[in-house]
Amino acid sequence: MDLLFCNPYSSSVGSKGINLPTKSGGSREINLSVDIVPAPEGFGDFATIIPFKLAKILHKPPLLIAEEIKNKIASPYIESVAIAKPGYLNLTLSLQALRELFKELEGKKENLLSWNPRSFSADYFKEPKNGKKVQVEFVSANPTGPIHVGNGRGGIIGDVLSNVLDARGYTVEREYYVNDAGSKMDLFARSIRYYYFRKCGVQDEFPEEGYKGKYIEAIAEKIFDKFQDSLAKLESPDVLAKIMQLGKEMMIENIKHSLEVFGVHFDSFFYESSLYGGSGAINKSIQIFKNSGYTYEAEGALWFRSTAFGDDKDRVLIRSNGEPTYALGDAAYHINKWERGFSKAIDVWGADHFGHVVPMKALTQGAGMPKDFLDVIIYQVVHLYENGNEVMMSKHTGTFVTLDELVQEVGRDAARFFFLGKSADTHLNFDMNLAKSQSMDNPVYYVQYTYARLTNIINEGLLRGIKYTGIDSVDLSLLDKNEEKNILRAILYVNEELDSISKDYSVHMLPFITLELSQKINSFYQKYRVLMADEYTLPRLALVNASLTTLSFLFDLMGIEKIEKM
RNA sequence: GCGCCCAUAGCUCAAUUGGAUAGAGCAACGGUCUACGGAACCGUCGGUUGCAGGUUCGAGUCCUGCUGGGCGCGCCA
Repeated sequence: MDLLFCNPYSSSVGSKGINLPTKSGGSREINLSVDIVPAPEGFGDFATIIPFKLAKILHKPPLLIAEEIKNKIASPYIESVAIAKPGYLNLTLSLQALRELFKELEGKKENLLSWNPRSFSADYFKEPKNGKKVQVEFVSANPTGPIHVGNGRGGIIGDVLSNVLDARGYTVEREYYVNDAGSKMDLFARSIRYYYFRKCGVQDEFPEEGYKGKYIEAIAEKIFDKFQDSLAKLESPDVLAKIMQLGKEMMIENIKHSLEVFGVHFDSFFYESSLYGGSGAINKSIQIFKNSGYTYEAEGALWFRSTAFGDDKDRVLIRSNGEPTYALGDAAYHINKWERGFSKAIDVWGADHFGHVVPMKALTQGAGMPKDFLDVIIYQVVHLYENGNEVMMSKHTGTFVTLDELVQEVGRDAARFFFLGKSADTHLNFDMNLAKSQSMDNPVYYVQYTYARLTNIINEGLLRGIKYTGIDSVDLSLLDKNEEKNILRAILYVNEELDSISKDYSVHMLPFITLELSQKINSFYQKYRVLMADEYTLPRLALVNASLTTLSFLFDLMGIEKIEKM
């Protein structure tokens, strides 16, 4: 049992099998998660509700179990254990525990010899590579137009989740699936062709449901500038193919640029079109599904029996006209992911793709992948408001706000922080006026300001020639103020939060814990001085370094800029 | 019609997956600087967690039924 608390910092404390005495006198192994949460003010550093969980299994009152556990806890890292009604266990960490925290944050000793105070290492928050390959696929907007704010939300979720998984030891690949095949691309090309032909003086019919945005005209003009009317002379199918190719290239270039400006990076772009033709991926998938026994032919089409996996209807793989469906293409794509050796694929989709989740999960299972191979994060719609009215967004009507426009108006950091701070499954109301106002109320300025303050202490300390030679020579018992302990608790809690994010993908918690840490730092800052050249100087410098390292790490995860002078 | 998501302080959002007195920011009101950055800090005000039942030591969280908003329900992507 004492093993349980032997390293309160290690994320592995999250769940362990433990031996419990039973009424009959024997013992049995029970595996349950040990939730360690920050205790409320005045209840120690951490709390656990494990007595309640055990009470159900052992049929004994929680208070009694808490007592038994308390007597068995013997760890140099635990200063004291208190029991609170009706059965909480409240743990207070020892100075030795704090010392080890600082030691881990200091990292390599030689870093400190030259007294570069920012040599504290964020490695404390990172886990060694666990050998698992995970793929996160996000944005994946059709290259039929610039990406809009909704894509931006998906972008930030995928980007930051990838960062967190990477820090937790996974090998992460960030991928953009380019839907450059199918009827939408055709529609896109015909919309451009209409404007191109018009430039050439050729009468064409605007396609029904075609794309009407100004960017379509702009693409047509660029094509005209480059080729004059030479394309109008080609045979019709060739013209369309050429226009589609040119339009696609321009659009992808545009999208890549927007994402770069937004600070969202990808390791690879996977083209849907590569599944067709030479690669044979489509044919191979058809064979896999046929061999699986989950297909049948009806009404001239090939069907997949997705109802066998909880879908409410079966899905067509090959249309009666012989063309593969989008679902088949996406299935082939996920088979490709599986073959690339990922242990998990995480897809980040907008709510408009919600209907595709169950069929897609069915398809992966039908193709022989484990049920938990694919996780889909659905994020809800982003609504933009300007002057109290909702800004309607539609690629087809061309009335939409692009991500570029938003970033230009409110800044990259603010846009990222705003998108990130709300859980994926609730709607996001984005007030353009508020965001545009560059108001100082914006929480992103608050956390950046906190960061700047801390670096200023370090710099000032350097100017004053204050020497810090490592935690071993520091009396940590002097960090006894509530404000200081609150900071330490917030730092310690980061790892627990990262674990929970890597399990349930709740990236929206990052801005919250960053804000919380910042508030605690500012409370401390306001009340106590660091550079007074007294016995508190070194312990507090250690605390400042630890705080700065933690903030810096969180900023990196969220892709927020670290500013030393604002 | 069916399926899923959402509803929490005046506003924007949390609540560590069933745990302690439901918390932050903004707004409002009142305080705090001879100091390492006042873009700060401290305090006050603010709640029948949409409504009605149920489950248990314990419910914002789970189950049932409502109300309101959103998304989805193609041989579109």
